[in-house]
Amino acid sequence: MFQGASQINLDAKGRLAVPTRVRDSLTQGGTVPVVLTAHPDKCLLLYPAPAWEPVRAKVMSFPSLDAAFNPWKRLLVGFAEELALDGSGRLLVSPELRAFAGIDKRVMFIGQGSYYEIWDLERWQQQLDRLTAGGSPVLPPGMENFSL
Amino acid sequence: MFQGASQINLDAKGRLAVPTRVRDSLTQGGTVPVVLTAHPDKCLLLYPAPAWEPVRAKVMSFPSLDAAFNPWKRLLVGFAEELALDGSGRLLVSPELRAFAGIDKRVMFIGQGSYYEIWDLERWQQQLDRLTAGGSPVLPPGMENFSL
DNA sequence: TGCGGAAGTGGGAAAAATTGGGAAATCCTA
DNA sequence: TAGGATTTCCCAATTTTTCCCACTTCCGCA
Repeated sequence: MFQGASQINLDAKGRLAVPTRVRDSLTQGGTVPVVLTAHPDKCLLLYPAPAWEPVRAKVMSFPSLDAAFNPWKRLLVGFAEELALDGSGRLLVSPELRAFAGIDKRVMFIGQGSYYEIWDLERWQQQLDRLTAGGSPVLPPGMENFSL
Repeated sequence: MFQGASQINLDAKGRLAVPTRVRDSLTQGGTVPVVLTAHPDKCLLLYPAPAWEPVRAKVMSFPSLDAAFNPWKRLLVGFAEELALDGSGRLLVSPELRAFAGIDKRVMFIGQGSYYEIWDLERWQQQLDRLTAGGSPVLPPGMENFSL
């Protein structure tokens, strides 16, 4: 169960130094590869490879001649790449994924249960502002009765 | 199982340098030819030849007196060409397929499970914007309860 | 407060991959 | 049949990628 936020940096070669605590929780000691893919909100998703499999299988099972599903497949499967961390625990993020998420240097790492989200820092703050600005945020249907 | 996105270029002779990782996954070490054909979304599809066969057979089995099938047949079978990669792992894309997909120079390679999609870069980004623009993307029926 | 260890950061060298060009072979036309 | 043009194949240089090593910084502990 992943949670917590960390602000980290990409180096000049596009390498992302995954914080040690996150690293251990993701790879179970370096034995498991990870999968990085794209999310419609313009952030990246990071899964342990075994946890990604069922998601991919589900996406691939959508009927491929139904045009409404294709964009989702193209996003989720089309951007997915299986990666291994280098000797220093860094993740080499491809130029395509960096461009998609608008990531250049400063990045936010957000635990989200079964995966981590990776945001460009600026975009992350904008997204936060949208929720925290305005007196009371709009609750989506089904959340009206939710209490903290 | 193909996945991942790569941005590559056509050279002046219309040759497409297939990225090494993609190449290996497609041709299993250069022994297998590939099939390139057209998709209604104005992109190209790239199959390992053995994987294309059952698809072609299925398309050809559509009743030819049903007018609704004919456009599909014309597109999928009519544009299909079996190709081999040259010594440097490049694919010579015919002028017809290039014209169909609006490909001139910059191209996106998208893994989609059993095949790759090849997009003109601009068209790819437009298609992507349609999903990522606007606050929340519309979920097609059957996908409402999908969670990542 | 100093020491030891671990983690993060940067750089460099070797290997691999992409790109471009050129020569040979083939096809088409006159 | 000869010339020209096009295609195909192959080679080589540059660029990119990958892997590894070393330095610095931060933190914990004594």
